[in-house]
Amino acid sequence: MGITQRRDRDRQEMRKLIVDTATQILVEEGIDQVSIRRIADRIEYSPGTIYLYFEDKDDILYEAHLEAFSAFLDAEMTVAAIPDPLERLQALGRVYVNFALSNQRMYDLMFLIPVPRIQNKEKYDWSVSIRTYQVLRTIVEECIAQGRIKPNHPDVVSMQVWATVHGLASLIIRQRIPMVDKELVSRMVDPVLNYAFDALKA
Amino acid sequence: MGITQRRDRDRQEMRKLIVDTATQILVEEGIDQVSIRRIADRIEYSPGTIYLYFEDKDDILYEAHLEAFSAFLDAEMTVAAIPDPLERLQALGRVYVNFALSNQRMYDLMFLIPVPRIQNKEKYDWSVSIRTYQVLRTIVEECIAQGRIKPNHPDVVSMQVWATVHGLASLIIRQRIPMVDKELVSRMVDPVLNYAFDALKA
Amino acid sequence: MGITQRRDRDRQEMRKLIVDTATQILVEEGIDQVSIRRIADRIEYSPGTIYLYFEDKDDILYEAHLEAFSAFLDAEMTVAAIPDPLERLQALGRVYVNFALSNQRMYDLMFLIPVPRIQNKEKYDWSVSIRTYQVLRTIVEECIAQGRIKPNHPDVVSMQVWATVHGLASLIIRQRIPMVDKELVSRMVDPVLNYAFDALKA
Amino acid sequence: MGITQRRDRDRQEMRKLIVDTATQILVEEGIDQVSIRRIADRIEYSPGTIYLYFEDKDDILYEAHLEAFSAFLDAEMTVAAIPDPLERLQALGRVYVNFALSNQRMYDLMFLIPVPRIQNKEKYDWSVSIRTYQVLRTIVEECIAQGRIKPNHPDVVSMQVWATVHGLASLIIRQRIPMVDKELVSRMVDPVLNYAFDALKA
DNA sequence: CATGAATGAGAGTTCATTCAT
DNA sequence: GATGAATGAACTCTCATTCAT
Repeated sequence: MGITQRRDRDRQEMRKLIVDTATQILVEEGIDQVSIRRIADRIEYSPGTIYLYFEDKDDILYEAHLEAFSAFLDAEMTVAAIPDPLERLQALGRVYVNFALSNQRMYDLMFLIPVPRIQNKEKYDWSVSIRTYQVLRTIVEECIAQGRIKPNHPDVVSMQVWATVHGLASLIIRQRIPMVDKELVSRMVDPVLNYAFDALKA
Repeated sequence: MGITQRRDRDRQEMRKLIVDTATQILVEEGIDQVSIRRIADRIEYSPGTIYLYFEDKDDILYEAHLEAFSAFLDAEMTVAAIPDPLERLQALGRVYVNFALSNQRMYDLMFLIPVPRIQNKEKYDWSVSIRTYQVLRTIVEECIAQGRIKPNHPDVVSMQVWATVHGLASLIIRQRIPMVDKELVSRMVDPVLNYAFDALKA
Repeated sequence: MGITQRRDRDRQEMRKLIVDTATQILVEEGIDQVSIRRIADRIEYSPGTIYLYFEDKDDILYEAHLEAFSAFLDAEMTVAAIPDPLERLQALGRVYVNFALSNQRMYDLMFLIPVPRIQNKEKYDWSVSIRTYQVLRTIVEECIAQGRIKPNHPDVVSMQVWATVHGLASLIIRQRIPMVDKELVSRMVDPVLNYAFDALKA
Repeated sequence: MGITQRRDRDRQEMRKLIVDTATQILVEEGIDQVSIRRIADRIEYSPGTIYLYFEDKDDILYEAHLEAFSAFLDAEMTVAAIPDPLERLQALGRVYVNFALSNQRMYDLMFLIPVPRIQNKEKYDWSVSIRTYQVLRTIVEECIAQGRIKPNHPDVVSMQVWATVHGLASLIIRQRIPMVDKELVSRMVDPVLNYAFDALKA
């Protein structure tokens, strides 16, 4: 391995350390608590050092949000083995909501706050996001192909499914459902998903 | 009109001025730009004056968020005249998404950021929120009663509908849909809503 | 009673209300919490009204501090009945320390913070302060006259006694005694006083 | 000298500069005038810089109060050479009062205001305070051992002495002695101390 | 590569006091 | 006599970012 390569590897490791630390703080204390200084403190480097690896704070959050998507992709994969596409679709829905509710601050970063770095269109990389979406879309296509759900353009169906699960999860996370009893809310999740998926059946 | 009444009215007007200004800044520049000082600057009062009318910043945002709900309630009412409950339900869905997309930063305040003042449970008033939800729920009940949609507990159905429209709107507002072409995204709204509501039909 | 007199009486009542309220806040929450606004809030008048009765905040604290002295004078009087002057002197010392420790925030106002209004020499009235001191001095004189304590100029002796009790009380109130165990400190009070008074005996 | 050491030294110098400046303002204008901004202004740094060296304002005052104790300890040491313990004790008393009256605002910080940082018990360091007290206590012990003063528990005697000198000094500093003539007050100091120490003699 | 000192701008909040009504 | 709206000047503290070393 040449010098350049080692440098590259070291650089990547440091970037990862920074991003992971940011994610850690995020998960433990919420996104408001993520600051350059706190990251620097935790990894025992100086704030200035951070800027040798990232252009700005937004960049770090961007990377963290990519990582989160990656973890989410793993979660999505757990349904791959289910043979029946409709069952797989339903399972994906449950996995989605479950991931969101179990990792609320991560989901916050992924879907609830304004996308980091979205302004710089030339720098924003949609590919992870697309891949995530493709998992859903592929299953939907299969369902349609096998006539298991009401037919339509696969993007339309995928969007509908996605909207439902994201909507459900985000209303819960952001505490917008006007039901005093918190437990009642969480007991609604399954029935709502069931109803939603039943409705899709051909 | 007595002195007390005039004072009361003046006070209410000032409160409204503050809240409206906060909303204005919010709409024009996003919620991050709303600060006590900027509000004070705009209305040409000193920062201290704000505190004569509101306990703290959170209180202002809370009020602004109530106002937004009120405007939203008005929007909801526009469907009241539609005789057929299923058509009314679909119309409500469209009104919902339309309101969200036309007033994105307002919707941000209403549904996407953490609720202002939610920590102070004793001070948070769910009533407006509940009323908004009731509009939906009532229509849903009627649809079920007339056998127009697949039957289930009205809260389950309402949540499903709400989740769908909120999910759709919020994914768009937060620019999470991985389709480069923005126009394409907005052209998806109607098909997705149509598909979603068709699926509900009994 | 003529109009002028009633006005005067009303005025005095209002002044008393203000001062008493200030004292109340002081005793309950410490001197830092005494603010014009909080006084006004408690008595349900507007801040402006306070200024009809007092020139400024300092004036209120000044009055409150006079009142405190008056209460203290009452406490001093409880020893008047003791026939033996030396015993009376010792009793006065105990009453002093006891008053200070039982009314710490009041004592704060009376002796630990800079005197309110002391800058305006022409307005500061020493008379209450002098009267308080005279109680001590008179007893001291009697002790000297009867040859019960080591003789000296009565002001010298009085100052020595006063310094001791004030010093003891204020070191305790301000938590300057470097003994970890708080209880130990309070158990020192009596022995120290005993030792001090024993030393004075002729 | 290595880099780390120089950095450490620089850091200490800056801390000292801040503390000294705080003390300066304190001495010149009183403790109320000490604010982060004023310190920053004087040393021509931005307010934020202060926070690179101290956690908060309380920390600065705490440090300043330690420094004051240190200076006071030096003053105490000037009596060490006096061979006779009783004379040494009397000299210490005079040094104490003299220090207090010559450095009134410093003494304010050391003994008259609420102790900085006392709430954070785990962070408050009593050691300087204890050392100061030990100087007194050691002399007292010697006096007792040699039968020069009336015997008692050394802490009781030390507290009595301390209370007397602190009481005297603080009544003068806080202008509580109701004698119009200021000079008269200062002419009382020596007689009172003499009387107090004479009384202690065995 | 890394430092860490420093900045400048800004945040929310509190206060004693004034004054037109 | 009383109001209470308003001020202006403070306050402590936090942050992302820069840059000479």
